[in-house]
Amino acid sequence: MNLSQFELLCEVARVKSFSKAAKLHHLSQPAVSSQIQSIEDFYGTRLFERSTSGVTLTSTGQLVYQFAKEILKQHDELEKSIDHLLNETNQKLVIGASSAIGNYAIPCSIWTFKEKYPNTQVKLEIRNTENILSLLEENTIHLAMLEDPLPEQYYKHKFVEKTVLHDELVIIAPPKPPWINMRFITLEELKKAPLIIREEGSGVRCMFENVISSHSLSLSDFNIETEMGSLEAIKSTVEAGLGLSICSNLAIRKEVRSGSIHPLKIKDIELKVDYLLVYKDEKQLNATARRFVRFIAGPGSDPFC
Amino acid sequence: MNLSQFELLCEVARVKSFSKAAKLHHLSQPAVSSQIQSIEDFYGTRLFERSTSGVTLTSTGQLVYQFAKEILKQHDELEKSIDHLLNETNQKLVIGASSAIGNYAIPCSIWTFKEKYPNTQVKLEIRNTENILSLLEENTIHLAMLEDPLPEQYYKHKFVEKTVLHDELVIIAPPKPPWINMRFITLEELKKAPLIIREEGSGVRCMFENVISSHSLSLSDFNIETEMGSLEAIKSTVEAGLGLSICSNLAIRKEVRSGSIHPLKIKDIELKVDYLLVYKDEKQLNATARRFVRFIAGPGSDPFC
DNA sequence: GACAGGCTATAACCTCTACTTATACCGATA
DNA sequence: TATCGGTATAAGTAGAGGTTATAGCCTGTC
Repeated sequence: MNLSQFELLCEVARVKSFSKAAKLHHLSQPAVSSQIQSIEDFYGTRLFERSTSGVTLTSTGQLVYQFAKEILKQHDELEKSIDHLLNETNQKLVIGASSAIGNYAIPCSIWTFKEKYPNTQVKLEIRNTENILSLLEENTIHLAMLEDPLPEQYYKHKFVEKTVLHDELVIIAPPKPPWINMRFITLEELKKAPLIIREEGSGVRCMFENVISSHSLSLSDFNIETEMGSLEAIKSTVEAGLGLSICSNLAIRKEVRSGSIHPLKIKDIELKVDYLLVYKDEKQLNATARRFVRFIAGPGSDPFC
Repeated sequence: MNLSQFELLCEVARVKSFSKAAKLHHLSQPAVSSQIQSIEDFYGTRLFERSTSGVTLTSTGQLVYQFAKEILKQHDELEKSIDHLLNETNQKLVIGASSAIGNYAIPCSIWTFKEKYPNTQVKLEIRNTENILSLLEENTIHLAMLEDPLPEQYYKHKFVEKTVLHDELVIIAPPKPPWINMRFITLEELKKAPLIIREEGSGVRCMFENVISSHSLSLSDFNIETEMGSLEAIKSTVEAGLGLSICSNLAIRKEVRSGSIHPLKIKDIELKVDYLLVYKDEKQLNATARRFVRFIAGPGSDPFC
């Protein structure tokens, strides 16, 4: 038996459904089914009555549920106590991140992390990819979150990389004709449209250059209106209707919901981005950094929602 | 984190050594090293100071140790509480076993099992392999422990088989010349020696027949002194110096220690036996039977020592 | 000081667990 | 009866956790 099984069991007991619990834990429904089954095998007895409208605890199930909650609570206390034992150096964590993830994904997960480990002090540095990597190199930051892949010249450093998030780049446009009626834009159309891009050294710019170069194009084939050093500035410019740009889905969730920016996919081109957690060496990490790695990249965690 | 990791941590803390804890848990030393490491990664901090003379808890380690003990205690209580909730049918378990394992291995493990689940009623039927399988077929027993492989005609029943124990058959001889000076016996020597064998239907007899038939021999090529229906009877006969016999290592541990029986290996022949836990269908097992399956065949268990 | 023997760490390999997706199945409701 | 919301099962895959073999490190002994 492991603690995450207890967590799952509690979740299932709470929402009375395997599939709902599956969603909440970012698992597939069969995974939950089989986890619960293996818990039942472990105790040798059925813990949930299944029906087509969900599941309910049996009397033994209720017993296990009570104890599970209790055990999890105790383990939480343990983690908090460890927190208090750690010295100051161990409680400081500096994370570097590139624009999209640093502004739009990390803050929420830092929030959740600090809820769990209230004694830690987390500092966040937002720079472009190259800058972040130098900071990592000179040990100014402990961890970095960047777009996959890293620029070639950094491979020699043998950083540890862990994929933590899948995302997609999209073209962002003002929410008016002709864009508002389209869901896709062709590369030809994009070449003619006024384009705003990030400064050199930006991860997103680099990705975009890679993609177009695989279609034998370079930035000079496009109608580059401006280069800008800030994502917020770009978004404002696009919102004002002055051009199109390209950025991560993550960064525009709010604007898309409110309707102030219209996202477009490029026809027949996939612009998947994976975000990486990057660090120099597991062994050099302090306690809080290790915890953060587990928190972000550990199995079953998905703190970016 | 899972409970067995807590158990391991407690054991290590208690004996102050990875290798000793490894032995106690029937693991290899590297397995313990890596388990402890992954616990340390989980909490993000070192829990043991390593030295060449063993390991000691760090202050964080002591904290975790205290909580681990507490959590394990609580889980024990949970198991006991479940025990009390089970109805009578669920608390009864009838195990059938063939001679060697039934007499010499199972009793000890039943003892340990009942210590953990005091409310259960375990009954043990000792018969030869064929009899046990009929009992299993007609649902008189819940579980069977038998030699691998089962007689061919039983394959059609699609019993569930789990290997639980590796053992070896040996030739047993009286502790006197010429045997006492030998560690190996050739097949030729064995063919000439007075041999006592089990009755038809015995698993050991069947195994022996299989082995010699792969050397193009049958029982009629041997000098069969007697057939006997009981292992104890055979052992007494061998002790009395009236012949050799063949039986499982398990069954003669006591006699070998006390020197009243001398074991011999057959030269160039491996007589490994695997013992199986056999049952009809996971789903038909009651709670106690399932627990016993986990207890005997679950990962990390080795209740036969 | 060199060496043997206790201990832990690391590497290479293998097996089995726990995911995934796709699909079957089952009962309630329209 | 068909559909929808739920769980179970199957087949395939990646990773955790085990194994053995071996290295490296300290201590006690000669």
